[in-house]
Amino acid sequence: MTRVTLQTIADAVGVSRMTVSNAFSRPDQLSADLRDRILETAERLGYTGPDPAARALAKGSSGTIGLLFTDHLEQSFLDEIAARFLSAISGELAPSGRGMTLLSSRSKGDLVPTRDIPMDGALVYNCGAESEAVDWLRRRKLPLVFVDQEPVRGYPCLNVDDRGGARAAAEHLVRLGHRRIALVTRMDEPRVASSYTVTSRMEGWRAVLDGAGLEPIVVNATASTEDAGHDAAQALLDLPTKRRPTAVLAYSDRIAVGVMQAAQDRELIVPNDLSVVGFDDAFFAEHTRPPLTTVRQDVHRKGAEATALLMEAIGRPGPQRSDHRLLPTELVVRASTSRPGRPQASHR
Amino acid sequence: MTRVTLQTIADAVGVSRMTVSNAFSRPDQLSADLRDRILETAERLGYTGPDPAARALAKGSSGTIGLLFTDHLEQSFLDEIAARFLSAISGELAPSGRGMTLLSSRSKGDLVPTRDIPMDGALVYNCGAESEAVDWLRRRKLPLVFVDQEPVRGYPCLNVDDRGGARAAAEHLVRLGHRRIALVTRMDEPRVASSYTVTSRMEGWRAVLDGAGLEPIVVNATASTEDAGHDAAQALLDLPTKRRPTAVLAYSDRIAVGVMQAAQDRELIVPNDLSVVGFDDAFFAEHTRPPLTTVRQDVHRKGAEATALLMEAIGRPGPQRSDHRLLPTELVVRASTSRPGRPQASHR
DNA sequence: TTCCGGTACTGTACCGGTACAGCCATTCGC
DNA sequence: GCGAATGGCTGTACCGGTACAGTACCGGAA
Repeated sequence: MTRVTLQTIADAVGVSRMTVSNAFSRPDQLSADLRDRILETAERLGYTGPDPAARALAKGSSGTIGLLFTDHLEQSFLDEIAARFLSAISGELAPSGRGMTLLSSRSKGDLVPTRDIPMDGALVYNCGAESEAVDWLRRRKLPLVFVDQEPVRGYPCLNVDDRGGARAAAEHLVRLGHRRIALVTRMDEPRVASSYTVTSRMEGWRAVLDGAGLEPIVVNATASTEDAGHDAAQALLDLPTKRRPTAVLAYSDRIAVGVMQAAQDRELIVPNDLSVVGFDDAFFAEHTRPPLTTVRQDVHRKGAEATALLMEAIGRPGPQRSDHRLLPTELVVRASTSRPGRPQASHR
Repeated sequence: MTRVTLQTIADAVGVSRMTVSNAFSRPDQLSADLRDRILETAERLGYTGPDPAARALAKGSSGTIGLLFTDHLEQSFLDEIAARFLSAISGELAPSGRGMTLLSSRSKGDLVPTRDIPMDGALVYNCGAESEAVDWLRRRKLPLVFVDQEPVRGYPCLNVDDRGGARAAAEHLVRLGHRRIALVTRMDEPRVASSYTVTSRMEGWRAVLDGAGLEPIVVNATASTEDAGHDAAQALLDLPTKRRPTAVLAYSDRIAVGVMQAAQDRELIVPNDLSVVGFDDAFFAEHTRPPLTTVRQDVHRKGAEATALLMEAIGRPGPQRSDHRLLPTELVVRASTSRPGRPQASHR
């Protein structure tokens, strides 16, 4: 039993293959009567409709967009911010019926996702611009949109104003009167070049602190997790009281939570003994104890706009238009920051 | 400027198109010397390698697997259990270099993902077996694996022993001496048929309670969230003390947390005034106050095994082998359950 | 010398569709 | 009543690869 194709149906109905194709893909090209007969025959013969792979080749479009996340993709699902980004993309994409194909950048076999998987374009999120995976995408001349990473000439790029948000966070602390401020940044390994996001936030913080003539204490968290934040905080809390920072700017909310816990483990009161600022405004940030002061980014909008940019790039022929967009951030002041020093009453 | 294809390279080097194809896909079929020349020429002419779409058609394989989640896909990313499942899949898939294409079941346009997107097989998670989307996949005769839903004859299916876990949870409460037990189930809308998971858990609970001659109070949460759990608990907590349940079996950990909060809002002590059992053993379950007694499922294993089953089905020709696997669940007793009634000392 | 096996490459026939130009018969405008 | 527009269907030429069955040549064993 050979496979059922357009031709099978065409023969059965006694029309040309092209007419059957039209019955499925361009109903207006034939009479309703004939179309019904064709569809009915197709149904009877167990034909599912045009083969997607063949159609992709002939039309030059596969109906999917690729998503490249450098960070072990595996982890992205477990990271609230990445997950919200994915969620927004899927929401934006759903109406169009396109699929989203997640690409892993490290492939052990001979299949290289970014080179070998059919797609109409791709979103590159938080990857090194020079990674091999990205390079394949570029060489394929696919429409691309870069998100949360070093902008790439010739492509639409979408960034969050991490720098501005970090500045606002730092200014908030300085204005409260803090002088010994610590920065908890985030690097997997000391040697590796930091991600654009990490660098941007760092730059924002430093710009303000430098301006105020303050030299921050910098420590590193090896991951964006509570545990890593907790660990990183030890070095700060071990300092003699006089040199111990009175405030901490953390790369992420999860790290910030870890820092708060570390302080609380030592019977320190947040914010009086230690003010803590996070980043991202994760869902849990308003439910921590105390509720976390943080920098909000609109992750949903980031996903939706990135997707829209990509869809537009896919729709438009010719060279990509390379506009760089910057989404705003906003400082959200909650209860994890205050002026330094214990007030009269202390209530945990 | 026309596109660079295999033929372009073939002409430039002066060999047949087939030889160029082999240079890329089957290095052992030609001399190393010629291969180098071909690759070099390809590089020079800006040829990226075989076109994925064309290759997919010719080889009958696109290098991706589909993932169908009925629940608004958009939400799945934000649900820890679904996200962990996705994470496990991506981890299992990464070495092979395959992509995972997320399909949304509701498509407004003329593109129907499950019908029109190329893929080599699909994982169907928590969908109604009779949904239209699933139907397309079946008609395409794709290798499929069904996870966390009503097993489908003729396909490999993977389920978690929700029923057994629910039984264990209920037994735990009965053994502690609870007699007035409430069930918090989960349905979006009253009319809609419940998901298989919802039904299974419910059946497990009831089996035990029926056996013990207990008639549970049943309430519904409209989502698997803290807020929905909080809301659902009101009906229970509004009951006069003598009829108020002393224990609650919740569909999920998030719902359980909402229930605990509702109780605590009323100055009730968990577990003494109200014992609460969740389901899934989400990461946060051990950090709630009090730490949550729950039923653990191995989400990572679920994802890994489902993926392995699918890969195997894709590799094997012929009819699918339809084995149904059941992954174990395990009751994890923490501090949110105790015998009913206040003990001597009460410490929140 | 003949035969055999292996290596290196080629030619043809697909894979299963879609685009587009063309053909024929109506129908419409004037 | 005639040219032009329209509707409905067909034929051919791709889309860009891969599979498989050759062919040609070469070295070594019988």
